[in-house]
Amino acid sequence: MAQEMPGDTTQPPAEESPFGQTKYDDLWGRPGYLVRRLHQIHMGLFAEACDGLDLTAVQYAVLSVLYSGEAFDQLSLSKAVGIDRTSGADVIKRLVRRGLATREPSIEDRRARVVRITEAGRTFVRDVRPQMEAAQDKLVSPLSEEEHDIFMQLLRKMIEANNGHSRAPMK
Amino acid sequence: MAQEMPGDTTQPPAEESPFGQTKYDDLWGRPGYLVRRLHQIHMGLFAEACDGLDLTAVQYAVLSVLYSGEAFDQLSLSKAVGIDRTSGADVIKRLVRRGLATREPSIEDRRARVVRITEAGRTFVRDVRPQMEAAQDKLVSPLSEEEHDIFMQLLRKMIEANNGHSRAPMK
DNA sequence: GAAAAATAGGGAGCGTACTGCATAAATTTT
DNA sequence: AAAATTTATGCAGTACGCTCCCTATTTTTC
Repeated sequence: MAQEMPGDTTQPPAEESPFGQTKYDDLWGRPGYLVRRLHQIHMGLFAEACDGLDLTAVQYAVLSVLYSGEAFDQLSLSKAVGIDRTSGADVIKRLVRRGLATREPSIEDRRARVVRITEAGRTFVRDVRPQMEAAQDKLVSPLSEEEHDIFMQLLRKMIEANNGHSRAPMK
Repeated sequence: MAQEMPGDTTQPPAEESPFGQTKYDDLWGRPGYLVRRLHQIHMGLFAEACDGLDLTAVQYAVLSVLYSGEAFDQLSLSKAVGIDRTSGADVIKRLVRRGLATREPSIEDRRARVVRITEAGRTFVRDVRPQMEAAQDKLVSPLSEEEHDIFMQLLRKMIEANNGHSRAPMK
């Protein structure tokens, strides 16, 4: 539970830095590092909110995409959620195991497996939605409404511009 | 790509959202979701920049903390980098295996293992630093300098406020 | 000083995110 | 129509982030 604050002995004084310059010397000055930390925090918040439900944010995202009832092959589903195809297959496997989704061979394309949400899955999504929202709310709770909007805007700007550099680009 | 399955008439087209409201309906409206995507993108950018070096952002973060030469026990080191103790032990194990760090039993506390960077590790940090910076730069390249500052400020605000939630709490 | 609590670490195991290689089925080219 | 290419998936393996359970040491408390 113990957490570290910025200046917390983690970083050496300036002269110890690899090049003696200022940019990105401190972990807390590295955007990628802070994004990783915030991602971990969100996962923690989500797990906390869904205490005992044994559900992850990614699993909920997959179920969210499936919620409409539309059928997806595994690759399209993974892309829609923005995860790697192999990760997606794993997530789907777990959802199927819990009876929240089905995965059956496609009739039109014999390579593909068709994934659909079950009624139990739809019910589950509805039941858990408040917890998902609580985790989101808590994550951004330190921000004003205006800051929240700016934050989302900046996130989207970075994601859209760099979309191709992730193994799992969206759409 | 998403297949239109013929017998797919089980779900009503309109009002597919669990509660029919607007907040967080779309994946792109969920901050936690976007943060996960951006995290993935940064990992991809980092791997791209460090092509062939077989180095991850987390490994570089650990080496960054060790760079000053200060000795850390595994738990302190993990906390300084903001990762779980078991994850930290794994990362350290890999760094030791590559000769970038050492891990020896502590003399003062026989429970602890003392981790230090090696000279090879320090050299490696210096050599790879430009690639790390390139990944950071590319991640935030869509932002103006002002937006960059705002983004970092908002990230830090959220992280500091939610600091205790990065791991599931002990019950 | 002995018992109780806290701390550092190991090991097993799960979930996500990826790389590589392989295979089968579909599509495109020739 | 045959060959080449693309596509959808699977499996094995790596990395990280976590949980739970366990042992071995401090450190605290009585």
